Amino acid sequence: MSGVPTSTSRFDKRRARTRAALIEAAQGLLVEGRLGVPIREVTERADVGIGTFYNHFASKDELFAAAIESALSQWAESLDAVDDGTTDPAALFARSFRLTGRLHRLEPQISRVLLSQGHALSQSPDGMGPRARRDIRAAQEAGRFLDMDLDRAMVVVTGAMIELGHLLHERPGLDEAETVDGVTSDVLVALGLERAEAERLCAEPLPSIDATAGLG
Amino acid sequence: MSGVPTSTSRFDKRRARTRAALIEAAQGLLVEGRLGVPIREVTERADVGIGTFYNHFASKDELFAAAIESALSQWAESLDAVDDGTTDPAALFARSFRLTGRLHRLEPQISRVLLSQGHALSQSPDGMGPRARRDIRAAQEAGRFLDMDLDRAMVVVTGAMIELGHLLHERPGLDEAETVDGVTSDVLVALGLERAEAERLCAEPLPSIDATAGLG
DNA sequence: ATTATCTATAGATCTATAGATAATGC
DNA sequence: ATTATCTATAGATCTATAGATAATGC
Repeated sequence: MSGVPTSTSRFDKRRARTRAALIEAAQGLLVEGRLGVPIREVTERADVGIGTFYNHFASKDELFAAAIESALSQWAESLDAVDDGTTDPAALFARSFRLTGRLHRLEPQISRVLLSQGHALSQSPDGMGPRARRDIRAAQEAGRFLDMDLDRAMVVVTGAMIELGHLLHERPGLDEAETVDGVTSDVLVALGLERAEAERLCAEPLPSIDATAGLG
Repeated sequence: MSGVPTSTSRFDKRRARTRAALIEAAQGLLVEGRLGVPIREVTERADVGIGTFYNHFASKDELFAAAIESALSQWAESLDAVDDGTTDPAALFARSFRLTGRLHRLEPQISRVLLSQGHALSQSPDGMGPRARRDIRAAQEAGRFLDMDLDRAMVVVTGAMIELGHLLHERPGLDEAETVDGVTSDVLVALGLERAEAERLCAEPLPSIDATAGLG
């Protein structure tokens, strides 16, 4: 009677907790670039016995792959919290880029894991790539962006997003809003908007993202 | 009497050859992302005995560091072959970016090593970073580029260069000149040039770079 | 009774060196 | 005679598992 019986048993929850601890440890090691550590070090960091590792993963490679996978889907989850009824596709793209840029400091570990993979962030079907492509194409068709090759457009868009992340991590003193919005407006101009129009879009109010709901 | 005695003895040359073979093997492994391989595999790839490894490097980490270092300085060497008397700093920047972009396919192994380090390409004092900063600042002072924060400018510049490299490697069918020059003009526009002016600069003739002189 | 985790360790692998061999210098 | 390289391997480390213990389910 006390609610629906939790479909995940306590066993499942314990298992999930352990798995999450291993993945989090792996993410930390990815961020530090220490992929060569023995499995024992991963398990110590996760505070589980070494034998437990093999209950969850068959090898170190498999764990690291899961750690990246997990970062990607957490990132995508945060992004999904951001779909409202904007109709101008240029404005929609601008808003997504500005919000994505703000995720670097909001979710530093996830951001750093993805940045450590460099390019992977944009390549995955779960990353920002597909969304951005869709919005850019729409803006081009609406005559808002210059009608250039999509791959070429993505070079500037994803390159800027990745380097923006590095910059925000390297210079904690830097003003986040100013930096993200400045870079966004540079990207919009590269895509074909007039500078004044780009800056107008980047000055619009943003919905807040406390979208850590559902994460770790 | 047959010329100046070569200051590098045959010993030195043999040593250098072996070291170069080890570094090249390491670069190949970096490109493949296989940093975890045993030293034995590196030496087999370089076709030297395993004991020889320790004549040159104290550890795998030291070798990989040298491999990256080497890629960086080969890259810088290629870039240095490109200094003529252009006076317009915007034109100078445009030309450097276009030439640097063409290096990805001209020196694919070096390019891939640096891309595998992601961000390192731009951060090193030998990379394209310092040059680009100098040229951009000059163009800003000459009123050719928008007077924006240098770090912000570099986000778009280095981000685009890195993603451009990935794109050129991933899509061998893509037309190199068209892609590089297109991205360059997007970057110039982001930095503050008018689109027409940017395209004009990117249509100017380029000196060829057979600058592999001194490499490999 | 079942499932997850832990501890302990056999066997596999890897590192780093010692001692032998090959190449160059004088 | 000197220097670089090679082959062989002792000792250190790591992986992956077996068997014991702890937590949950019924």
